Amino acid sequence: MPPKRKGTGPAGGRPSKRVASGVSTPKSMVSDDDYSEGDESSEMLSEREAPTKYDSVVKKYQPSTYQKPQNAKSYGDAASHLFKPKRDFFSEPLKPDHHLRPLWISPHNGKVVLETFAQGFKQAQNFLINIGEPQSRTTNMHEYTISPNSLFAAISVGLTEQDIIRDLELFSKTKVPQNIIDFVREVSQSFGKIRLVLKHNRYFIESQDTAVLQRLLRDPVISSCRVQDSEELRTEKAAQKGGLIIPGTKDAAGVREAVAQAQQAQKREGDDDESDDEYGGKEAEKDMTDFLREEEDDDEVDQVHSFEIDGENIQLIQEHCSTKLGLPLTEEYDFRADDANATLDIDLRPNVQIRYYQEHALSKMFGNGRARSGIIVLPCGAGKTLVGITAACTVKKSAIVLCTSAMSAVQWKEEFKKWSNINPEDIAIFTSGEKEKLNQKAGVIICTYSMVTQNTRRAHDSKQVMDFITSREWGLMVLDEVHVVPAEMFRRVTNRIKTHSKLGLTATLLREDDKIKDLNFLIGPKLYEANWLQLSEEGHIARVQCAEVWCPMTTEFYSEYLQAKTTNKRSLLSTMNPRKYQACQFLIDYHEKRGDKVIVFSDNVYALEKYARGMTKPFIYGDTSQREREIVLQNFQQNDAVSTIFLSKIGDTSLDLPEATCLIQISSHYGSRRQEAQRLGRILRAKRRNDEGFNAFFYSLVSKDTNEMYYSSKRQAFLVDQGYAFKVITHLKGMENMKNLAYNTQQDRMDLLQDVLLQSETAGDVEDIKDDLFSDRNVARQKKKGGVRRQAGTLSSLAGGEDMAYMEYARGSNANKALAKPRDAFFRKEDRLKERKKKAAQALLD
DNA sequence: CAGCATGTAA
DNA sequence: ACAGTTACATGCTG
Repeated sequence: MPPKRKGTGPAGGRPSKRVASGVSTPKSMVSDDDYSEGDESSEMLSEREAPTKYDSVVKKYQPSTYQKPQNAKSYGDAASHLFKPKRDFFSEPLKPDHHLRPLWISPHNGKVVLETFAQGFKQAQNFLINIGEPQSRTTNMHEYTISPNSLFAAISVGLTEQDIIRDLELFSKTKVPQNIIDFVREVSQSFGKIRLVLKHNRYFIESQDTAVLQRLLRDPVISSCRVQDSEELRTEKAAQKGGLIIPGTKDAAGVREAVAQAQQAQKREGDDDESDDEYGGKEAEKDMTDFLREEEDDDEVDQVHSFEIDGENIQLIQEHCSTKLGLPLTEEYDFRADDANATLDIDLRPNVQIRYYQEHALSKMFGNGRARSGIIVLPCGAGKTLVGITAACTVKKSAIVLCTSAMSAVQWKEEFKKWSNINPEDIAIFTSGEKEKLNQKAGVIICTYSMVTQNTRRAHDSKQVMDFITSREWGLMVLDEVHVVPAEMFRRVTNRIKTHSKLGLTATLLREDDKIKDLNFLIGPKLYEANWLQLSEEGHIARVQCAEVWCPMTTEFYSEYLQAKTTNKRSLLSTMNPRKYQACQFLIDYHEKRGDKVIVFSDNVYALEKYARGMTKPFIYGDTSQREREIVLQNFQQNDAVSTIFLSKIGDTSLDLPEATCLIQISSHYGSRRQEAQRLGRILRAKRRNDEGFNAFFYSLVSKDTNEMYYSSKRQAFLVDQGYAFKVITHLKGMENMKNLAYNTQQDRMDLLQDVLLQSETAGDVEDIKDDLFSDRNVARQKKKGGVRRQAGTLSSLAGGEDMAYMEYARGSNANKALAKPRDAFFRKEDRLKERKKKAAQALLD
């Protein structure tokens, strides 16, 4: 039996650490969902949705004999029910050779636990990645959930119902429960029935089964989206399938020349050329590839039927089919048979070899010779861009790449030029800053989400480019940082751009809201998710030591903390905790001496400035201009004198700093798991990662007995599930001996406290009186929005306010004299603000 | 081109 | 669950 564990500590207390050392425990093998209070942290593309037909299917997991203790709530604390006698979930006898089989399958909730030390682990893991959602992958135990969506993904990748049941039986230590088998049956039979097909700029729902289509046409939502004057059902010959080789693999390198002619003749024989030594004797991968190939000819039907639907309502239809009807629309693009769209001359450069997991991921996408829409999850620094580019090189049709910022658009273009032989004229950037034209029949265009989703106020030239984008058909759409797509605005892209296939890429398929599941119908199933731990063991990403440093609050700060009314003031006090400052100072000093390059993250801009100025280090935040950012970043990378930089949350995403090897977090956004993971991602591509014994460091500084403790544990959930172990450090050895430790006297700490309180007031209530003059723009904006413009206070209160604010800024500009080279730039903002305020005050007096 | 206003994400 | 904060992209204006 796996060891028992429960995620909640004593009532009202902080949830206990999931993993305190390298030893891991599965998250909920013994606890049914009903038991685990607030433990939905690892729920990704899961089954929890609005009630649907599928709930009844999922419900079958819960046998009627199993009941939650009726008095679960009446124990009075969160833990004691765990010690009540419980039903043994594994009453089923073990198979005689169970020690050869690595899997525990719970009959109650679709959860599966995999022993990493057992024989056959690798094969079982590859199988589970296909059919389940990884929930937690720690050193000794991996836990997966089998849900309708995960099964859809498995089937879309080519597994059959029989494969799944056969292999579950093969790996399981006990006989596979009948309800699990029934569940797999039921789900697989409804998947893949209907497909969404784009032809000549028109959308069709296609199926081999006319009965299913008739059923859809009777559905009010679907029928209202049908193009009315089109023929009811069209019938045509089904397309042929065949083998395919993904560029960048060894096979491809060997046979690239021959491919063009061979492709036609090559059907199944072609597949046999596949050399297995690519995988270094990993039989598991071979099994996997076999799975993918099996589905070829069996149920080949000659005819397909379809009806046309309105392209404007694609999203509505996809959502309806997937969540209401339980018949997800799959998208597969038979790009080699498409001669309506021009072929793009693009290939990977001859010497480019993609890594095995990239190939693995792509083989899921192109497993049956067509391009399936779906999502690939790879950690930061593991080469997501190259996966996207290789996909484009495989499809060889016009492609559109969407990314979140103009900066990453430029990076994508660079990568395209670096990895592929694309003609520079065939690739264009479309952002607010740059509007390159694409004249060729086929090409690659890279743009930002907002450029595509904005409807109002569009400059003339960008309207032109938009028309170009919307009017044509795209072979492939690559969605970078695909976890942003469910956002209200960004999800429009799938409606607006007509594309045959979509590939979503992300490192963190996580949102703190529950919209992440929408990606199932917006983009497609998750095709592949890499194992972070495995990649770092193999040296593809850096090994990281994670630690949470507990800093006690000083008495002054803690008593203020307890009195503070707003969460804002509280969080400010806990990030400004002098002991935390000292810990930060000590860690920076320690790591600089080791020769590390350190990044310090703070969400709070005030704290960012205060820390950075106090330690005379450069910092970057939102208002730092582009040029200044470049100067700082360049110095950080090349100048040995600049070993530490401070970043606000601009550094969370898409900042490429391969020099950085140590990361310290002093303030963060509540319990955002995505932020935590992405920050960690900043050091995963460390240049030195393959040095002997190299380790990157990730510290989270947490003020003891504050909200930070709680948030910190939430934030870590994702990384813990990826197998990272957070060490708790309560005492930094040698800190008390450090010279020049700041805030070592009572007086200094009181001064700091005063400063913090002043700050929290200027940012808080006092603001109300003088908001017209001194507020930041959002407060002003909100006031305007509500139509309530507040009367300015008396002149004296104004003057007082102004003086206070002025003092702040004046102090800032004095302090900056001590700073090194690129400093001046940092403080320009204050000057601007000062000017603005003066002007505003003047205007008011007039 | 800088600066501003607006909309949006997380 | 909610509001608040920070950052970004974009188009308009002088």
